[in-house]
Amino acid sequence: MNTQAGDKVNQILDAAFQVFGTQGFYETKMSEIAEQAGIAKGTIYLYFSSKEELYKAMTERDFQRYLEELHKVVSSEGSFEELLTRIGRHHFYYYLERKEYTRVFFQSPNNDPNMWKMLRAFLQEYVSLIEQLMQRERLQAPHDLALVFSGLLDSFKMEILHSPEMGKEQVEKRISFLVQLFLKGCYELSE
Amino acid sequence: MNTQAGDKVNQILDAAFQVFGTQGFYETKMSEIAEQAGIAKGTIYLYFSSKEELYKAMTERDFQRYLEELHKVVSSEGSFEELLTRIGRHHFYYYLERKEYTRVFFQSPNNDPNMWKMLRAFLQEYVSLIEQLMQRERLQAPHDLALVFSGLLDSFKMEILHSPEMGKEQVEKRISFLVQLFLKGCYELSE
Amino acid sequence: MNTQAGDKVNQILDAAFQVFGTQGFYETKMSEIAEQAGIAKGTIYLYFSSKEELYKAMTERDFQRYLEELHKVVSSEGSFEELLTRIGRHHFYYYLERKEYTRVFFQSPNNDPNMWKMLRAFLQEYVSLIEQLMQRERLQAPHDLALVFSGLLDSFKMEILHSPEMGKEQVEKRISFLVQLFLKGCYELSE
Amino acid sequence: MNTQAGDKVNQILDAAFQVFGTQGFYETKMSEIAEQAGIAKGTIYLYFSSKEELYKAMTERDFQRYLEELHKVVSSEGSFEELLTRIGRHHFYYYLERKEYTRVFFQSPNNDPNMWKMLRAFLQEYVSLIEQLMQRERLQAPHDLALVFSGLLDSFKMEILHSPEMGKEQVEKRISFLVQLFLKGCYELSE
DNA sequence: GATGAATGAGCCTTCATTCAT
DNA sequence: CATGAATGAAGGCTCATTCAT
Repeated sequence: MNTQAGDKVNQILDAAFQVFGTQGFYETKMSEIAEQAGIAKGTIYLYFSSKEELYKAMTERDFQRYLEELHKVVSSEGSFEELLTRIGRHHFYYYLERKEYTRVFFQSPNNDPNMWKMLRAFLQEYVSLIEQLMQRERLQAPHDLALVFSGLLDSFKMEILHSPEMGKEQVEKRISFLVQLFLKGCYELSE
Repeated sequence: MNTQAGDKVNQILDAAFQVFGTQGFYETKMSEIAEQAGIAKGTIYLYFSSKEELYKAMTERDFQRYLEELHKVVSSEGSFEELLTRIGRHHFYYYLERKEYTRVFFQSPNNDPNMWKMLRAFLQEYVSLIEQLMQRERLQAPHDLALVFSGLLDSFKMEILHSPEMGKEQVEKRISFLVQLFLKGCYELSE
Repeated sequence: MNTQAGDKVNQILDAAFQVFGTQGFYETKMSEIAEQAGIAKGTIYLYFSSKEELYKAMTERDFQRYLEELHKVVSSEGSFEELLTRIGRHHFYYYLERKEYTRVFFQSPNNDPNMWKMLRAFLQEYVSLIEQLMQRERLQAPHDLALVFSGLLDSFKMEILHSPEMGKEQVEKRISFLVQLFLKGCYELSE
Repeated sequence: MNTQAGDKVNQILDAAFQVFGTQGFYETKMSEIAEQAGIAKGTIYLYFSSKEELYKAMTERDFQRYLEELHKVVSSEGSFEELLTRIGRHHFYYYLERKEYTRVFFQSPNNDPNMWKMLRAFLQEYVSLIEQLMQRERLQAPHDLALVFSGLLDSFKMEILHSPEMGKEQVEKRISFLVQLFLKGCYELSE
């Protein structure tokens, strides 16, 4: 793929991210994406064979970026607690950037098996990265802990639904809270 | 609403639960629900003004039941650990019963504000119930802990996606794991 | 199929015959057929699953009628020459009634195998009917003669293309001419 | 038109013949023709103003070649019977070479009047050539006989639809059969 | 109240044609 | 001359909703 074609592809994916992200798969019209991308409807089909395919590609790119950043975080220097905090920060800002998108995180086309395959692959890699961290800390049941920690992080989703506006300070407090809980359990928390 | 009308309403809601639950909002046709309910398409509109309305009513009833059961659990006798375990069990089996539904948990009609209002109300009440439990245990930051605990429970969703088949034994182990982590943090776990 | 449904089906088939007949399969829009039938676009799909299906059904009904009439003709009393004449008349008026339709006689959807199967079945039955006549006359190679005679009749198609307007008298002359040729060959014709 | 341009034109017409011939006018995409011709889509439009125009040009060239060969046949030495046989052979092999094309012989764009004008002109010339032959034999009603003979030849189309595979021997038998019938009528045939 | 035939707005996708390079 | 990326009009089909019976 040469530069121009790549540019167009990304231009479309950016538009798709915007529109799918705010409206969800089903409420999005291809014409809206085209308009957002500043191109004609038909042009999308030069690069993506269908609406489903476009959605999948868009999500895939997004997940890929998420994983790349997560990878950097996990590989960075720091204590266990610091790393957990960074992961939390990463996760939170990911949701925050996608505010509306968050709502429809799981609102993908139901019946596209490719979509599900891709989603599974993402989750696997995602959990695996966090698992590595647990292993380095020589914790027991690192896989389970990875799952649980990602569950904890996902509680952000609920919080964003509750109170969409959060200051930087508050965010840091939430993250610290989660990490402390994860490390010491509920009794040893001092807010 | 007389008894008969109530019956019909529930009959429709049952069908809606089945079909919406397995196919998601957008992939479900009103005719499928009618067929599942054993009535004619038009009849649905005697009781619900639109597809969105029906979805909302169906979800509302489902959430109501969830809350009722959760209420019983929270009000039941037992140690803090036991109660947390029961809540976990309740949550897990809720997801399990809805297996496919899990997939589309958030796949509600995007643009219906009533839907979002209702969802917010549910979450509020849901968290509030767990918060009470935390308060009774005289924990600090009970609201935050409630949020976090519900986040932990939601990690089941991810596990069901990973490995759809889980025996009773495994389930109990998972729940115990979550509760222990919540109580003592990651270092004091022994699997 | 009750009376009403049958009526609607025929109403649609009539409209389809008109529009497909004059415009051909590809140039016809479903909306035109709906308009011609005085119903809504969607209604057609209650009775026919697709444009191809409708075309096939329309053609099938038309062929069926053709065969029924041909059957009557072949079964009627009269000398061999008289019967051939009647068949010719039948064939000619069939084309004439379909003037425009004639143009597109073979303009069916190319890639629908059902369509081709149906067409083959029609041709087989059609030739078979004429073959019976040849057998009754104890002619040699009745099947081949049937094929050839139908080829002769089809030369009407070409004539209609040449001179679309033909009086009754002229028609009778053409038919007589064809039959005489078939009976005696080209040398014994006296126009 | 210089040699190179002529080459390109013929290159496109050859491709058009292939693709239109097997798929029919409506099912053919300009891009397929371009691909078959080994050129870019846009290039076609340097030589032909539209799909219809290209189809017409392709058909015209094809018909022209048909007429040229037919002319040679009609002008060749031989008895009347021999000439009829050669015409039959020519006609049959024309169809056979176009096997699939046969299917769509009349599947030209419906609403292009130029197309119809051209087709009429072809038929006229075609019949006229055969008519000359009839005149040379001093037959009565040479024009009508020409029409009828061409109708007879067209019965090949039906036979190819019935049994697509025909050996050389069978072909000769069919042709002989047709010619004999034309010469002597149905009673004097011996197969 | 119940029905289900009828409606028609709406959207994905195709593909002939154009035009900047 | 040649290219092929871009265009956008057009149409088949779906399905939530209505309403005469």
